[in-house]
Amino acid sequence: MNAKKVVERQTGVALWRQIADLIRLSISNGDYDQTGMIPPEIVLASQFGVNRHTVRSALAALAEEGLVQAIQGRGTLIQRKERLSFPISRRTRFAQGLGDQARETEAKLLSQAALPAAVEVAAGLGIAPGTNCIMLDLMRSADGRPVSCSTNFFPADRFPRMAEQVERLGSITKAFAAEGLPDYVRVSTELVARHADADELALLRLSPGAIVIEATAVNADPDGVPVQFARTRFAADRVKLKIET
Amino acid sequence: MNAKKVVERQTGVALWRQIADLIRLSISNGDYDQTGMIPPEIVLASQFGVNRHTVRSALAALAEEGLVQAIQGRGTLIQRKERLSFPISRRTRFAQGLGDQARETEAKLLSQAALPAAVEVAAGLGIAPGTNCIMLDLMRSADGRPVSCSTNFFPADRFPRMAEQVERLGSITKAFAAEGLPDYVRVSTELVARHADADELALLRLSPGAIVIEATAVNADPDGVPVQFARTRFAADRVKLKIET
DNA sequence: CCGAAATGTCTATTAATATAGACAACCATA
DNA sequence: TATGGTTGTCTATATTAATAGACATTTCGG
Repeated sequence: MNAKKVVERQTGVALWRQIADLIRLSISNGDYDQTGMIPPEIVLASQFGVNRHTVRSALAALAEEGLVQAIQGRGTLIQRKERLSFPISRRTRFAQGLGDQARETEAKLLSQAALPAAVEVAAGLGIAPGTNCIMLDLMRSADGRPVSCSTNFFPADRFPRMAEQVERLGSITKAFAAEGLPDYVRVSTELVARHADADELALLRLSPGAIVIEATAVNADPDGVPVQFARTRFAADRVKLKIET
Repeated sequence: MNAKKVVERQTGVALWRQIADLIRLSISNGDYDQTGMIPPEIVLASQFGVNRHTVRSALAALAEEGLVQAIQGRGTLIQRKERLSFPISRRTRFAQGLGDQARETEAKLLSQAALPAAVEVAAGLGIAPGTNCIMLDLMRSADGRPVSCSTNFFPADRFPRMAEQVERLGSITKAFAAEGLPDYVRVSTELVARHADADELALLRLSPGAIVIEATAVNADPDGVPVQFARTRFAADRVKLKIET
């Protein structure tokens, strides 16, 4: 549970700098959203396996950035979350813009599961929380190069065979078609940019400090009924998002 | 001219680490290609505004990576360079294949000619030997560094204006598009590696004994009709070819 | 109001980083 | 072979990074 975050010594990068970077990542990752606060210094010191003063140096750097604010007796509050803002117009044709790329890419099914919808997913799909969903983890590659990894949710009652279809056809578009849905449209898209976490670094073969663009999107059938809730992380230095106004 | 490289202090990143990173960048950028050596330690120390010992720490780190090798009395030799990864697939295109590896790619038209097809060219293009062809000699660079030179043949009756288009657009893909062929695919690729000849040494700015990878390829339009026969010589120490089947 | 929990501040010590200078060892070449 | 230029090694010193411990200060809840 208290997975020890890893910091390396004698790499030419000070421990407090590594720790500051990791905490910044956790903040923008939403790890501390429940409390809105950074864990106590003594806890962080234990997690990272360093002295409390080293953690304090890291927190001082983040406070200097304006990211956090320490209050004596209470704790260290998160002031703002670091997000690179991506301008996007009202009439975004995001689905087509990425659809072209998606058709050229190969989608590899990493894992699948059937589980009840979490609140956010349920809201996106317009169903009651707890309703059964199919979850698919995909990785997309273009010319053998990882471009994105994504987590996708589909209503289980309508698309029970989604996993098999995606695995067989290597494409969500084709899987939808095989399931009797030849066309669908993007109804909402949210973009954020942040640093890649450890899993994404490994999956997308990125170097530490790399940026991913996270797209949270809902697709719906022609009648406007949501059919897919997707969260896709693109290797930011590998894709070019064309915003059409 | 001796633009001082900038290193910052008290950032939590040791000076020797910053300097090592900058030198690695210069190596892969080709800044030292003329000599194949790193500048003397005393010169680097002056450029970065640090002590010679600090530079030595940086070079020691790069030697540990196997990137350079110091020889007492002579200097510090560059052992290998990070290579551009070049995917070879059905949809191989020079600039797109390099993707974000290079900020800027350039195709320069060296020479052009109209001549009857030799036997090998005719076989590749599926035409009778002696049929008129357009021949273009190109050199391609990424971020100002020569990457490959190529000899390209096109059927003269179908693409009479190929030379002008390539010269104007700086890209074969774009030239094809301008000539009414928006898409094409790679139908065959053969690779050999050999020593560079005198012309290639000069053209690609290689040192004697350098190796080139020669790719002989045929591209065809969507109907399978050959449109291009190309023989490309890559500077072997600058590229990594990814074969995707 | 008291005490637990959290941050703030101080001193002291050790290790890593950076600077400075001197000189040895080695290589290429005139 | 003599010389200039380069890397290798050594000593010494100062600064920064990291650890360790003690205690003060503040906040919050019982």
